[in-house]
Amino acid sequence: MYSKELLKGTLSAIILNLLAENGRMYGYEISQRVKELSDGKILLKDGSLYPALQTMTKDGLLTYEEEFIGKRVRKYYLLTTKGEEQKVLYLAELKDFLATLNKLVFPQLSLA
Amino acid sequence: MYSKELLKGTLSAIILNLLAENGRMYGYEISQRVKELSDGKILLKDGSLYPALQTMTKDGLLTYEEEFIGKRVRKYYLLTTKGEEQKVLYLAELKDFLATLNKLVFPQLSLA
DNA sequence: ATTAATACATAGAATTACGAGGTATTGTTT
DNA sequence: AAACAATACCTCGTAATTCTATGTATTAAT
Repeated sequence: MYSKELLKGTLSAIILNLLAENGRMYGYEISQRVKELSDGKILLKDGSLYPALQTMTKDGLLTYEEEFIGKRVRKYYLLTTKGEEQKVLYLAELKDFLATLNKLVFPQLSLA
Repeated sequence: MYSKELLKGTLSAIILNLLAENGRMYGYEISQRVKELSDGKILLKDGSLYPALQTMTKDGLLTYEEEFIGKRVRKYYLLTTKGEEQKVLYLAELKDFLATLNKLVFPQLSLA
């Protein structure tokens, strides 16, 4: 598990990207998928994920559809048009930032 | 300039790495070097840099030597032994994190 | 002489993930 | 049947960290 500060500014990008690739997902599914894809190195906590989903929904980046699984209500989140646009911007910025950081801190690794 | 949250958790690593490569540097020099190496994309603000240098000094990662340039006092910072050890740890963690993030968000780019 | 650049510093604001706590259902094990 | 683990959602206050704004002072350039 990484120092939590490292994750700052990347959580939204991760969520936007996952939803863009998978169509729609519910909170718990997102956290499990991140855990799986990161080999257990990024563990999104409830206290981070659900507030983030709500904030992004409030900002118009996401919507959700409620479905009943047995007696349980499950919220499937999906990107809005605005969310798709933001995703492109966020990922571009993140990509550029990672490249810059690589250059700054690991110059010997930079592969063109 | 990136969304400021992205930098979180990376500032110490950047400072440790610069000092490791350049021996000793003073605050303003560090900010200029980061600006230069990042093509103006990462602009460390006074309000970020000086407190960070002080905190790292308090934590025993850095020491400094004061020199008089004319009437001005200039503080040259350098790594302590502990700072060098931390640098190795930080950079390893950062490198791993960047690799994980790349895999998560830019799977199509992952090169091995 | 005025301005820009150099060089340091601090206090409070803003952001954002986390910890701790809570509720409830479903599946598994003893 | 009971107990536990896993699933699934939520909220509130805290912690950590960078930034904004502000300040001081010297030196170089026009």
